[in-house]
Amino acid sequence: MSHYIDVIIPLPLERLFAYRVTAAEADFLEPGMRVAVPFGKSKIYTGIVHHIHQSPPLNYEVKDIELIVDELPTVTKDQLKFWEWIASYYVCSLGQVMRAALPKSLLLESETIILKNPDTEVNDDFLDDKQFLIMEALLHRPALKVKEVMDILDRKSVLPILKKMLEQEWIILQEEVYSTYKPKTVKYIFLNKRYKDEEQLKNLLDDMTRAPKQRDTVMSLFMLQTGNKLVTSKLLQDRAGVSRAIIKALIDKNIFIEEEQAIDRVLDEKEQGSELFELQPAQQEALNEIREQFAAGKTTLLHGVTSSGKTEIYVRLIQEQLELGNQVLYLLPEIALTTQLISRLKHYFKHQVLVYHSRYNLNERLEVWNHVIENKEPYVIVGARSAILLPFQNVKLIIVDEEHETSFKQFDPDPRYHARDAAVVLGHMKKADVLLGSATPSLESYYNTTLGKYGLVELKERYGKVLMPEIQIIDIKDKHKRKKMKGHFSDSLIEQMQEAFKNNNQVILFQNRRGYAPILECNTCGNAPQCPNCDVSLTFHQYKKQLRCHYCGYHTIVPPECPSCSSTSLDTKGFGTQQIEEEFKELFPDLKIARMDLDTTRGKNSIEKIIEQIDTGEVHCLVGTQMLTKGLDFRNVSLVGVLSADTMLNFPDFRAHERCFHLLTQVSGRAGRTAERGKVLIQSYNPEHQILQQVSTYDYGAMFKDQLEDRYQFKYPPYQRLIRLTFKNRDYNTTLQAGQWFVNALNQIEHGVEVLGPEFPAVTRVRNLYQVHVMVKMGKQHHPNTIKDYIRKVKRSFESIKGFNSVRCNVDVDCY
DNA sequence: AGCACGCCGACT
DNA sequence: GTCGGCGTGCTC
Repeated sequence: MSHYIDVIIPLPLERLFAYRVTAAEADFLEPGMRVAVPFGKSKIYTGIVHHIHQSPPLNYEVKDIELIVDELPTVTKDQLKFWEWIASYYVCSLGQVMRAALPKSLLLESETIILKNPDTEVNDDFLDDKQFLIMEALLHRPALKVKEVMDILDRKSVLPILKKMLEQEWIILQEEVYSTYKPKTVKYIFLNKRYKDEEQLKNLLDDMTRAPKQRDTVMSLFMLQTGNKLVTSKLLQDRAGVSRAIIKALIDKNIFIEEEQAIDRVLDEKEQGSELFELQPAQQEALNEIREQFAAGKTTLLHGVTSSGKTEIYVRLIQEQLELGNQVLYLLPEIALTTQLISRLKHYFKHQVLVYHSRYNLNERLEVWNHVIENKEPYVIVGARSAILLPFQNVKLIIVDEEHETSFKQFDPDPRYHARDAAVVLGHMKKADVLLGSATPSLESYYNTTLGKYGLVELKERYGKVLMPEIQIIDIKDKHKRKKMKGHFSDSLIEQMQEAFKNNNQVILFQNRRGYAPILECNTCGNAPQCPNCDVSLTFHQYKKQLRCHYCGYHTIVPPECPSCSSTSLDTKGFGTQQIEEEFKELFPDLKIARMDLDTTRGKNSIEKIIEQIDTGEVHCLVGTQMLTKGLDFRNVSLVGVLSADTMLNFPDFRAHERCFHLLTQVSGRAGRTAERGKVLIQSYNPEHQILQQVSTYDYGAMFKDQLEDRYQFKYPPYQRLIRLTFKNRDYNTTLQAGQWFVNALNQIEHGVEVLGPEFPAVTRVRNLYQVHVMVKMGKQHHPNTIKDYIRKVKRSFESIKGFNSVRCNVDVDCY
């Protein structure tokens, strides 16, 4: 009886792939273990064992596996079930889920390397020029990668040449499978054991009078090592004020011993957690209600106004679970994962906090993965979207904070999953309580509470009963008429800012950059420089005097004259955070302003630096984009100014109004978080707009009701499900035809399901690819699985049409 | 997604 | 003739 395994390959392929294994291997293997398997002509991939069976495949030759990578499964059985749910719900392959879930360092991939054949004496006379160059390179180096051969020969097709050389047996090829994981090590310095003896040490120090620095260094180490503390070379250098050379000399003299030890980057401190703060009555009540909802088995939405102390409630719930020995997952949007929050959690839970984060490097991610699966201690895993894909063991609580944030939805590579929705499903699978938290819940979640599907707990007052900031809407149409604007600042805003600064308070200015970054425009012909790869105008960046494309990263210097009419009169239109920064400097030349947007927060610790500048009062004003809205906690900010609410309102998207409400409410929440009541000024050309009115009166209920009516009217979520298909191709017509073909094919879908399009999105061309959208809308009476299966089927036939071979088709379920 | 294979036009 | 372009089909 032969044994086989079906394997998940990390590629966008629908099917599993079967391999032959020996009886012993079949006995050893378990689902979730990694195996290295040959795939295609020459590649080796890491696959995950899906299941083990005995039915021989019928229509093809089965290959043997290359090797078993794991001793124990890397992926749990529950995870495999969860992967299957994601793949099926979001219409993608298991392989793509695998790609998204596994830290890169667990995915071994092979690379062809070229070695000199040791058994052959090569006579140079038989070699042509190219072959000679390769052989010569192999004299200097043990092995070459294919890419390196390309560089040496300065040409792309090298494989035919290598093939010939292989036939001549001059070289051999090898598939090298490499693992990128290396434990990080630290060098510790010890005093040679023989100086443990006091007499010996005294003699040593006496002998060293002619090397005072070395003597000091020995003394320093002696001091540092009290209590068997480990001392790194770096620490010793700092403490003794000496260079590495001194330490090196002492090591050479065998007075110091240097030892390398692997350190765990994730867990360092192992102290006891601190006492928790006492909850305020309102918080305590909310906590009790949450417990009741959980007891009834319900996913629960915690709707707590900004600064109401939701985190403290989370901390209580987390602590409970950790004490029971369970795991907790705490999901946050990427930008809210600040040092501020993490250190707060570490303050309570110390080493039991694991952070999973795209800004963490590969090895740190791997370590978190291993800690979670080994489950030696109860952990709270704090992470962004992809943390939902970790190998949880006994996770019993999942918190999704800022659940309204759209960044929980993965967008570009498949799987296009929504971490909040996936969390609810995972909660069901794992029998874990799920808590969604927000000051401005998404319509979807709030709607679910009205249906009784989710429990609802509300927290209506701020921590310490601080009043909600007073929100005032400023009519800038009127201000313009009365000439009361200085640049983008109204007189009211300037007055309030002066007031705030006079009282030693700080100010936050909010400018949503979206569609508002300045562009360069010719005053003569109105032409604005366009990106050569995308259908968008280039935006002007003061800093570096560049024109940049926000879609593909293309950049160029500012042209001295208009490229279309050669006029030299070029002007910037629109405004972004940079321009606000400039105008501020003119209005308040004595004060310091900091800017927080994608451009200033690229570096690893740049956000932290900006936060610190605010905390220390070094900076008086902070201007920024949406980034500002996420969980930043500044004590001293009394005023928030929104320079223009209009672009947000006018955004052509069915969620625009909802998002505008979220954004304005959240940014308002940054004002007056301590005793004094904060103030918010929102400038707009449409001061009467209902959303602005609802923001200014904190009327979530009215917003919810209005928006829900619109959604019903126009057949949008939460009443209808949306699936968006995107087609991309280099050719305009092919793209459009592909979309049309798909719409026609989908027309035989169930009665009552709408298929809309093909339609060009606002930006038609990105990175030289045209794109069209096709939207599928279905009511709650339709079974989504049937519809998705149908879409899958149509997609398969679409992909086998020759003319559309180069058209990429993406499916986005519950698109945003 | 890769990647080989194959057919075709453009050059040393 | 050879190189490199791209269209096509396959991966257990």
